[in-house]
Amino acid sequence: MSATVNNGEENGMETLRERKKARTRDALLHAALELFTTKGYEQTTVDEITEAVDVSQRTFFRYFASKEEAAFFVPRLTETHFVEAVRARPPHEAPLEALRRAVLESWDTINEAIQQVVPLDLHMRTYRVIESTPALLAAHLRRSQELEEELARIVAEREGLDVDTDPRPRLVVAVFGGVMRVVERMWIAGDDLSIEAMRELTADYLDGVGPALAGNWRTSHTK
Amino acid sequence: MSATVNNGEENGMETLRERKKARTRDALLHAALELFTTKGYEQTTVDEITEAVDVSQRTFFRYFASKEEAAFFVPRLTETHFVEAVRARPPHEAPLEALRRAVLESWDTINEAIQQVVPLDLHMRTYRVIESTPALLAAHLRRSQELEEELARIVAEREGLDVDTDPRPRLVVAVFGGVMRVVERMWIAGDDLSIEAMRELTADYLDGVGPALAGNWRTSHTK
DNA sequence: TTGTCAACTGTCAGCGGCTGACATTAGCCT
DNA sequence: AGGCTAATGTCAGCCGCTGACAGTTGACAA
Repeated sequence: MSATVNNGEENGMETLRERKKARTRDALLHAALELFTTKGYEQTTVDEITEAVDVSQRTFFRYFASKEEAAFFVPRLTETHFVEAVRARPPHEAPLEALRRAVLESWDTINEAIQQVVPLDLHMRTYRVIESTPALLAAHLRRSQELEEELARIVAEREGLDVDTDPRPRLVVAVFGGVMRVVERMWIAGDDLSIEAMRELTADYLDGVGPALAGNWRTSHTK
Repeated sequence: MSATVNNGEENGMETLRERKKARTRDALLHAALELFTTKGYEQTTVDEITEAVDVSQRTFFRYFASKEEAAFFVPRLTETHFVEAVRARPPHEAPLEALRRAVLESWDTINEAIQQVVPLDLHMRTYRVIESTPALLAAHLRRSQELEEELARIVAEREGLDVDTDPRPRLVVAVFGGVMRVVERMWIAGDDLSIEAMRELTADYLDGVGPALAGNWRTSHTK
């Protein structure tokens, strides 16, 4: 009844225990990402991470189910934002358009959320590690597929369809996902890592799908 | 000079050593797949595989770089066939059409090739294991992406383009890959595992992409 | 304040995938 | 037959990860 309950997650300070917990988790996360980005993911042992934070190895695995999970901690945050953005789209928009607007608009919110956990710069470098480390890339792609399944269901519901009867929801989402992966790849490979660059690439490529599928490439040149 | 050289791979019998080698590799492969499909991939230890064949654990890792590689041995074979089929397409076909015809036509050859290594039934069951085992699914998706990169280069060359300047090769291939993954998923989930079912699904879905992207779903119903 | 309870952490032992180094066996070739 | 080399076995060890148990420390009530 009194105001001392507070076992939720709203207040910024909470109890000492929870603050401590958050601090070790942050320390572990930072140490992990820093090591991943400097000496490489595979080359970094969990022991090294825990030594840097001065906790036991066992503690690491109580905060992160695996070494992998540490690498994907931030990306996990962004997913939620994107999915929410899709859900928030007005129902009258066509599926592909809803997806398109959702990505384009959600990035600002996402970056904001990221910075509250990890310096943006560190996150970018981590992303590069993910794309260049086979094991992490694989995990990333699998997660993408899970996300696509979720999106397909959302789209199906928007249109009042059954995902398992009508293939169209899964198809749009698959195409969308495919394009976004190309965007990611090119964006990471390029040198302009700004949001604007990303946004431009996204718009360009999504617009480019139609023409690219048409096949009369010899007659129309995109750029 | 004499006819006894034969250190290549043409003749069916070759030397005793090589026959033995092939036999152990086959034995390991079969034992592995059989165990994967019966008790699950994660639940199968490499020791169990080697015990079934009565070789040392070390020997397994000399034939397969990892437990994973054993699971993907057959799929690797099929990839080559598909890529070759794409390469063999006449240059006048539009990219997407070339890809489409390549898949549709290559399956027969592929299945033939598979049966020379593993009973087709075992392969099918293995495929189900791959799709339902997170670690394997992840690896499968990563390999798919690598394949897409290769295909993009082939397409680019066909059209006389530079992959890193013009995004269209990567885009078509990404879309194609996305659709094929949906096909795989639905095919495996269904109960008709025949080639014909697969072929029909592929044709249907590839045709469905255009309409699905359009977005006026309420007015046109596919099935 | 103090004592009790629960949460957090450390320690230890062990499994499974995987590797390098070295010894042993067995097919090949003269 | 005997030397050479490829194939295999053996052994020790790293690393990711887990269960079990014990110790410590914050939370909360009496």
